[in-house]
Amino acid sequence: MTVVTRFAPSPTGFLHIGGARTALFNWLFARRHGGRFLLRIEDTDRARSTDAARQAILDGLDWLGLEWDGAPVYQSARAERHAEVALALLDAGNAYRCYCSPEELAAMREAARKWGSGRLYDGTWRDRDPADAPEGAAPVLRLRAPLDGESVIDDAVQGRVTVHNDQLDDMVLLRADGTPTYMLSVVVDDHDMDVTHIVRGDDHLTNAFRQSLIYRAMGWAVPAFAHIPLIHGPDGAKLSKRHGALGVEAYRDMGFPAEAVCNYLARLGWSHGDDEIFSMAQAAAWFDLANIGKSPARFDIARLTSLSAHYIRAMTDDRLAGMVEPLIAGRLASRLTDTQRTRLNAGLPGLKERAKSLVDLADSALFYCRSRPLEPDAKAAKLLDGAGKAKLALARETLAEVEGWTAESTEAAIRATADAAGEKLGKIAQPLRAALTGRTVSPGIFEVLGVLGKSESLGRIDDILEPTVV
RNA sequence: GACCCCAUCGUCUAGCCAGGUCAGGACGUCACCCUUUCAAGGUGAAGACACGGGUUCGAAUCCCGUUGGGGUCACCA
Repeated sequence: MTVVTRFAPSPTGFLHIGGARTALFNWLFARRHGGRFLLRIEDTDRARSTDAARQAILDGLDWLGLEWDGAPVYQSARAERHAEVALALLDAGNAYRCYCSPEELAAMREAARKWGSGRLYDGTWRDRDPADAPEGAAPVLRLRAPLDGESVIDDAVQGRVTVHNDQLDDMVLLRADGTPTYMLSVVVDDHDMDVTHIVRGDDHLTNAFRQSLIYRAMGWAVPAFAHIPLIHGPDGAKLSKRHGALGVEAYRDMGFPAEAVCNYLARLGWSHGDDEIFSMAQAAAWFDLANIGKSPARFDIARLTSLSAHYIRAMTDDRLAGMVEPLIAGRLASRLTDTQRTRLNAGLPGLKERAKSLVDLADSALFYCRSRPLEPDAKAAKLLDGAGKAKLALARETLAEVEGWTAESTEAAIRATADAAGEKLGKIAQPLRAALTGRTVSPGIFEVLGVLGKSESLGRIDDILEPTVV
């Protein structure tokens, strides 16, 4: 049997982080078993579905690298098939028409709550003669659910969960206007798409019981369920769209590499022993439903950040350059010149060691691309007081003499000068850093010297020593 | 309210199913080392089995209860 999983978002908003993890788990499970991972857009709620949201979801999956197999299935296009199944259920006596008005239904719910009953619909029309139907009332179609006994689901994550059938009422299959309800659509689509494993948030756990009733009424094989715990916010409350959950694109915009987000998400609720950092290819080789935890996890941005820093450090300079260049161009409000690009590429090794995110990296790389004269920030300016300038002048004298300008040669020269002057290296290095970068924090100063080159370096120093009044 | 689920360091978790570990790791925090700044790296520290009963020679592991948290209760998905 080929494993088939699916991710079935409704396009009513961006792909939020919880949905992304659900998609990831489905993807991982399918890959692990050499199966298929399908995408179904549940757009039957025409009023709330938007094309922008649909696109955001596709883009989000794409960014994360979660490729789905085949074309996405649009649930709205399958309404006829859903109705066909509902009618088959009716013919077989497993469904019936219900003519209750919304008012009657509301009254039933109120009564059920009052009595603490789980059965919200009392079955008024279950065995009533349709001839009794009120004039002109359009009926809904309801499933004839079992009255007693219990339903059991052997969930791959939650274990065996049992619910008494008296908790499950006769759910609506077809609305009065003939359109299918979600409960029916999901079952029909999952069946028709040959889905073997349904991996989704555990907010669907109770739905699974209702859905299993439909499968059984149709005589279809019930797929395996795996209801994964939801992700909570840092405060322990449910992380939802209205509760501070962000779309994956928000994390992309914060400068987190996709592989960091995937790694983080994979590790949230799932584990493979003590392994913390691994590629999705590795995860796909390891992935197992049994190792998904049953308790909800909190979203921890510090941990994501740490993974982000790791992946940025590990990235090749070429790839990294391609990712930060647009960010730097945005800050400069212009495309990079060849010189700027050359400096950026040469400076990347030292830069990426220190960056927490791509945004961070772009900010810290900016000084390589700025044109003279630089404007030192407040802390840097402080280092460039009278004493600082004296040290800077000393450094300039030394550097002007350096032949064969490299990080190594400039370091040797400055160290020798510092020794000769009886100064600690830091006393000279900090003003130098302030002059060359406009900051107090940067990659190693000799590396900066090497990347900038002799004339740019001396020029930046001169800008401080002999400011030209414009 | 009814039904269902969950419970190990601040956070993510290993260990639980097949009782015996100084309850392990990672992130974060703190200290020290390295050091031209900041990171990275290295070393070390603090830090948890929610509570109460059982069962057992022995319980984080099995059972019951309590408390706490979460989810679901539509002609939404």
